[in-house]
Amino acid sequence: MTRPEVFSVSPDLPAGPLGLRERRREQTNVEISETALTLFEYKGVEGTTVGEIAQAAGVSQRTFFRYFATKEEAALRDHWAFEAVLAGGLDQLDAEVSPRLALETAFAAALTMYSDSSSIACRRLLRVNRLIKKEPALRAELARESVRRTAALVDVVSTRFDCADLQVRLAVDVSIAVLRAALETWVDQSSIDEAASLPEIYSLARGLAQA
Amino acid sequence: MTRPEVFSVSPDLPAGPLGLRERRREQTNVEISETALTLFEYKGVEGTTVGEIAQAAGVSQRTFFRYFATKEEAALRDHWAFEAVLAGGLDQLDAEVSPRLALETAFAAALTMYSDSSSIACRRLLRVNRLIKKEPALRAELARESVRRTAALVDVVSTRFDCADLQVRLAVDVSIAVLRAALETWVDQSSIDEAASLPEIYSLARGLAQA
DNA sequence: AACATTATGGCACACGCTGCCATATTGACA
DNA sequence: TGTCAATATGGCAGCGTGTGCCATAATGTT
Repeated sequence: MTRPEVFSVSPDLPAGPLGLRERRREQTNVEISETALTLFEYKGVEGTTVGEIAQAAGVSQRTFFRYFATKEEAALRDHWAFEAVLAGGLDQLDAEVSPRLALETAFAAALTMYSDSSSIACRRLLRVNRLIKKEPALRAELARESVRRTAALVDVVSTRFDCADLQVRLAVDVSIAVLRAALETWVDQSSIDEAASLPEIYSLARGLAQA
Repeated sequence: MTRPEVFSVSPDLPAGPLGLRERRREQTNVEISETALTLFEYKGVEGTTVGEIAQAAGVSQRTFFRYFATKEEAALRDHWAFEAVLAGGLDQLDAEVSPRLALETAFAAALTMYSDSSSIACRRLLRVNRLIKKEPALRAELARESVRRTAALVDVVSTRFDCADLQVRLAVDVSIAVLRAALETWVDQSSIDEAASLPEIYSLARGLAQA
């Protein structure tokens, strides 16, 4: 296990937002995730065992499960980051417009983080979503958590807008559907060397969904 | 031996649409499914082992897995029936209107099969979806198959409508989202003794989704 | 340097799921 | 009706996932 000592400047002070321990833990998390993603791309999710991932990442199988509850989750790391970015812009929902418009506007704003198609974030998101597209196991794992995520979204929107429960649910579900359609199209239209613009596709999708 | 084929073509066979064997097989399928559903309602999915379901249904564990690939699938039987009903009306999609309108109209037409809230079909659908709501494992299993289902829908719509790929995807994803929001609201609004009207809620949802 | 906290690894175990084989049941046909 | 082939079932061994428990090593604090 190689350790890039980028930030090993102040060993005596926990001045940073994260201690040495937590940084190291985060690093291990990334390494396992990267290893899992690569193996999944190469041999498929079903064809890859946790033991293989653990060994390739240089940890024991027992340790693997201390970082990720399932092998699928190990691959979804960057997708969760993506969803976290989207959820981050939810504090400033515009209460003057319809819930759906407010949600879509917030999503569009958050998506600017992914304007640069050649950025690391974009490339990783692309890899993960390519896998998600062809791996039912990953979709299943995604759906398992989506309950909580969607429920949280419904809660947030409910407290900010005075609408019927059905309308809130519709706004959330439809907004997510539009986003997912855009994401899938983005994956399809992106080749290895050239990625399309996710914000643009999303904008296009919003327009088409209106009609 | 063979997987439960819904449309089993039995060429030059006895008068009955199904042979004795297949009828018995179907019966066993129903019994296991009912047993699983009941146990899941009582002890939760995680808290129920396949061995328990099998024993309660009067078959061996090995036989259970000849009927259902996973224990979750055993509970989803009636939900698949519901989706089959929805898919049944897809042959007559109105090509004169937008894909989404055509899909929603077809769904609305198919939903008339579930107008009678006290029917067996409705009660079973209600039980299953109540479970789906609180069981991430069932949502995950649902999502695992939804890939295939959605892809098939996209295919059907694509061949009938001359639209951009993105628009087809949007029509499918949004239509399903509206349907699911209606389904969830239906579950929430239905008590044990009194069930709301699913077609009405869906109609309401379509209206709200327009705005 | 001594201590408390935390990370790691190994082991055993329950459970989900599959392949293989042996047996029993069923349907078809002479 | 009796025989034979097809199919359904059950038991068993085995692999993989995931968890609890405990011993040990690494780390941060005083």
